[in-house]
Amino acid sequence: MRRRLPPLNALRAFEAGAGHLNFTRAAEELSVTPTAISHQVRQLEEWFGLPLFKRGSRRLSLTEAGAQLYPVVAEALDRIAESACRIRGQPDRPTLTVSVTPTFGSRWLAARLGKFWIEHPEIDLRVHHSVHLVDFKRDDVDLAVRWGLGAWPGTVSERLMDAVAMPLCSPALLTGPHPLREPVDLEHHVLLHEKDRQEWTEWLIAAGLDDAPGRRGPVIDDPNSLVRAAIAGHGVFLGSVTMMNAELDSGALVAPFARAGGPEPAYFLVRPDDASPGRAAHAFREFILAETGAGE
DNA sequence: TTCCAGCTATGTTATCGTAA
DNA sequence: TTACGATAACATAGCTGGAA
Repeated sequence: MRRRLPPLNALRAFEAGAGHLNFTRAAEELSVTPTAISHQVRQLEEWFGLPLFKRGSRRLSLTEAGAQLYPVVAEALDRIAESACRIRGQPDRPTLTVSVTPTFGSRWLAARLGKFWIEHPEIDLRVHHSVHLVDFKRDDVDLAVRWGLGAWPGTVSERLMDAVAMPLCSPALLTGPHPLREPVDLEHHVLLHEKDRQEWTEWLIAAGLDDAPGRRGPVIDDPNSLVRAAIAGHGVFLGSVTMMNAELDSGALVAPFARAGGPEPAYFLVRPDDASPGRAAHAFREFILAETGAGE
């Protein structure tokens, strides 16, 4: 039976436009001008006899029909691309770059990545460690996991898990000449800092203490080294109970103080608010929401 | 089978309107 | 002022069909 298909070039332009929700960036992706995208999309809308995009001022969004069409077209084009690469003998796996905080990456994600690889062997996953905010336009990053309150402009944040930072240390520091009983006792102990993190400053101020320069301790890049230093009794670090539950359960680490009040930070899955996630990003989102229980 | 004129699809630049 | 999409006019490559 002869297929009644919409113009395929127009579908390609629509898919790029819907993916970016921006004709200019869609045009960059396809190496044409925005006008060409506009022409193609208009042609497709005429073929369907209804609009696929809502044209707002400086902002595009999909109509119901467009939202219905997009995942189908995106998957079809992905499958064509994969098949074409296989036929040409050039397996082209979709690449997904995820930026995570070092603690989240080493303490939580690393132990679960194997499951993702088994479920999605077709995805070439790259994990970068950073605590800095991601510029999705500039950095080559599809998704990020960040610690904080989740209010980052230009992004969509989905809460993954609570991660209130508390002072954690070896139980050995609860005894000795300067036992850790109250926050003020911290002045007799070394504060271990994670690179590029300011949590100690915020925590000390919230606890009504000075963040005196003399209180600053060593800055350690690797979160695992930081934890080992604390377990060895070399100082106190700020860590989330969620990330350290194994050490807390085993008694290697203890939380000497009750949690202070104030905002409750968490880990968030972050993506740009001006683009729909691709198939690989969608798969990772489903995976991480399921693993953290955030999707339930 | 090849050549060629006309048609069509697809793209460009220039320009305009709109709103942040 | 800037960013973005729409429109008009035009250019070009490829397709189609008829003639040799």
